[in-house]
Amino acid sequence: MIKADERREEIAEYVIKLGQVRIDDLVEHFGVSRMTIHRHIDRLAQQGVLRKLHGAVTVQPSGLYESAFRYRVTVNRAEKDALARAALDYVEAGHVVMLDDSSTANAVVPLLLDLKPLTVITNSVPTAALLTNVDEIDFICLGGQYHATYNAYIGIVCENAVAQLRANVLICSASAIAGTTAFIQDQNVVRVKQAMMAASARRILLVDHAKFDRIALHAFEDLTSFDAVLTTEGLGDAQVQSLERAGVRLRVIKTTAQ
Amino acid sequence: MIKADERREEIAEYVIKLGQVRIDDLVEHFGVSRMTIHRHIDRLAQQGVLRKLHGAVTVQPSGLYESAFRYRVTVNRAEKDALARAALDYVEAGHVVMLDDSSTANAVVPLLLDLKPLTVITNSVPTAALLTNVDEIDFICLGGQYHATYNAYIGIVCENAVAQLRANVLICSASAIAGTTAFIQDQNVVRVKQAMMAASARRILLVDHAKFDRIALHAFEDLTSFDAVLTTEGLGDAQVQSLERAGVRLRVIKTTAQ
DNA sequence: TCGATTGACGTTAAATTAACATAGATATAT
DNA sequence: ATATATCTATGTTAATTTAACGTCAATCGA
Repeated sequence: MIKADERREEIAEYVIKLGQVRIDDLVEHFGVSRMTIHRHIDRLAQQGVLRKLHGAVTVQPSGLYESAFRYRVTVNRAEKDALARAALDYVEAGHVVMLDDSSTANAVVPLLLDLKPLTVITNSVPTAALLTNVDEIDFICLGGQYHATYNAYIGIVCENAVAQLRANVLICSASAIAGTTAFIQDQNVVRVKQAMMAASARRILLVDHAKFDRIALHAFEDLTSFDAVLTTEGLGDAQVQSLERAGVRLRVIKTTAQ
Repeated sequence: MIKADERREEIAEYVIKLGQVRIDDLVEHFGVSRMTIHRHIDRLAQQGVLRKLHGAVTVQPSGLYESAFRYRVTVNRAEKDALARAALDYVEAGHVVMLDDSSTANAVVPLLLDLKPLTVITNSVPTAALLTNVDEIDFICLGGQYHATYNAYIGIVCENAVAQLRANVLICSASAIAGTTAFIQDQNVVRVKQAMMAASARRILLVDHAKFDRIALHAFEDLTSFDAVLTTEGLGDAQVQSLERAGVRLRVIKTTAQ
């Protein structure tokens, strides 16, 4: 059986090559059921690679190459939890902790309860919701323009708010890693994260291994700017050594350890 | 023929009342075609009122209309509705509206739906929760230190965020009124509200009549600073005349039963 | 007043989805 | 090592949803 990921790659390339394809053509071309084609293109559409049209699919209107590279894999929960647990090594009771709008950073919040008292700063709405009823955690929300896509507050109001504050440690994530550069989809989010970097004494980046060797639209930071880059198992030895030679403080976290 | 808007209202109330309804039930209940029901609920779903489920619709969890409905069945409904509705006289489509952390200002939110598109700015957590699911309302949250007492963000971060923005109209409330002065309990809240005053072209104060002739710890503003002070019936004629002589633009809103 | 435009609605065929069932792969326990 | 459980991809089918088109009435502008 052909691996599903490969099938999705093939479908993506096929659609990107032709620009627009009818779903029946995909069914015939790949010799699988219509339902399976739907499931594949649904996922590709959710990843922003393709767009469904009712009977057909097209590439996203923002250019062929970009759409091809916007391919993102979904991260699983166990990996995120392992990363979050490892991130606690950089937090101490009494610290000021800054969290970005990533689901990875959000996973850290429940674990922070063991380190109270703390001050926590975030621009993430779900993270804020977790913090509004906790004793002994001083919570500062970063305001700004609400974006439903990220469920977070961003924009210049947010950047300026960050600039007024100083944190002991920043825990954040990125959309993609290529070489020694971390990437993010949205330039306004990049600005907020860069402001967070500038406002934090230590910076911890959490990225699962599937995000390596991919790019997003906007460069965010060089990996050497982080005091630690935590990732999950899955990188080749050569790549790990290459990153370490480049000065990246990389830590590979075992998912099974719990 | 029943007007389409009224039909949508009826559908919304029907679904809100029952929590979840099958589409076939709606078809039977309203005696129109399935396609028409779809078109109605599609629009309601786009407005963030309902959620489609494949064969059924539910109310949006924590949605705006749900609260609007709950709002209607409260005891003080008529009074509060009258105040909030009167406040709408100062808002136009396209305006930037600033709302403080008062429950009175929160009550205005459901009514703002008729004036979309709008930009709304607030530091109130419950108000923010109402605004995160609404299309065509550009929502800016004022961040700051979270205070459980007020369920809002305040402090210097909030004040500075306000100072970066400009609104067409501020709708706010106060804890108490004595003479021609509005009072608030907490000095940090006073600072935020004063910043809001400075950032808004027009200022509307909503205070029900029971707040008159009382004081709180900190003076907030003189009533003459507001472009309108809206209150409910209950002040003596002498008091109304005295306030007007002092230059207060007072409007006593009649609570019309409906 | 007339024609054009708009919005609401119905009908129908086609497309999509949810739900269930199956098989292979992978992990886990005994 | 074997059996059991879990997960993922897939197919099948029925129900649901959508797009497209046509009709009708209300509104608008010349």
